[in-house]
Order: sequence, then structure tokens, then C-alpha cells
Amino acid sequence: MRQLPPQSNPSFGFANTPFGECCIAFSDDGICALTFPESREGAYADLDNRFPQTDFKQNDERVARFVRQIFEKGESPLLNPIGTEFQLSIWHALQRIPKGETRTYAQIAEAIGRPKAVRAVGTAIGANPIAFLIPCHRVIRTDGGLGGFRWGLECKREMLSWESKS
DNA sequence: ATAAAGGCCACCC
DNA sequence: GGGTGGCCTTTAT
Repeated sequence: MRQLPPQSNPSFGFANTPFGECCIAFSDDGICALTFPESREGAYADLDNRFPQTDFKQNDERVARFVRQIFEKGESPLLNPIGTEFQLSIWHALQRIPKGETRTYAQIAEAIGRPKAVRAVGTAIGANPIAFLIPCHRVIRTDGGLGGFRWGLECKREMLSWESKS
């Protein structure tokens, strides 16, 4: 099941965060993407790949305000993640992990009532379209290992330590 | 329709 | 530590 792609006033922009420059894409329906791209070209390619029909207008000023709201005030703006029902249930579960805490992939599988689907849970978490706000960095392995992270394990560590002291 | 690839885990050595 | 088999969803043939 897929929801609507960003429709009303689709926009995007770049701004600096404690974890490097991010790209945020949003519309009147909320934020649909938050990434930490290697390059701006990479960010364009990623957006075009995920929303081939959408023409985003650049608005760095609005993104800068989002970033202050998120990383200074600790608030979460309205989100509009797009994915399958399975993915959405997992991304929803991630948002219930309190800041400063962690869960294991197995615990998330348990939380959505699919205890056997641990591996699929890992895959779905890897597909998280809204980094940080959907806190996939708070999920680690049962054996205590960090697990994976789309933006690099170093970044995952930094996010966890940043959250533990605030 | 089917195959292949995953941010996993339990179990073995 | 390293390797195997099972589990389940998604994406690409």
C-alpha cells in the first residue's frame, strides 16, 4: 500500500546539522525525506529516483528553520513517510522509542506483532526515508553489536551519544 | 512468477 | 571469532 507522493507545494533544501549537511524534502503534508547525502548531486539523484513525478522547489530558508526546530528545540515536525504497510508499522514503532534509549531489531519485530520477521524488520529499518526523526539509529543488535546504518556506523554512534547527553 | 538480496538471530564449531 | 540455515519482505528480473 502506498500513500500519495508529496503534492501540495513540494519543496526541498539543504542545511547544516550536528551530523553534517542534510537534505530535507517536504510538502504541505509534511516531511517526506531527510537524508545526509555525500553530495548535492547525490541528493538530487535520490529525490528524482524516489519521486520521479514531483518537481520540488528549492527552499533552503524553510529547511534551516526545520533544522533549528529539530536539533535545537528537539521538536518533530509533521512527517509524511511513504512506504508499504509493513514498513509504516515499523517506522511508527521506531518513533515510540524514547530519546536516549535503544531497542533491538528483535524487540521491534515483537512490538509490531511479527516476532519471526526480524530480518525483514532490519531491511525495512534500512529503508527509513526520514533519518533521525524516525530514529532508526536507536535500533541495535541483540548481541550488543551496533547493527548497520545507511549513513555510516560512525554517524550512528554520534547520534546515540549526542542524544544520551541532552 | 520467480529469484536474489538484505542494517537479523540462534546455533554450531 | 567465523560459518550455516531459517525467517520474511522488497526489488529486480
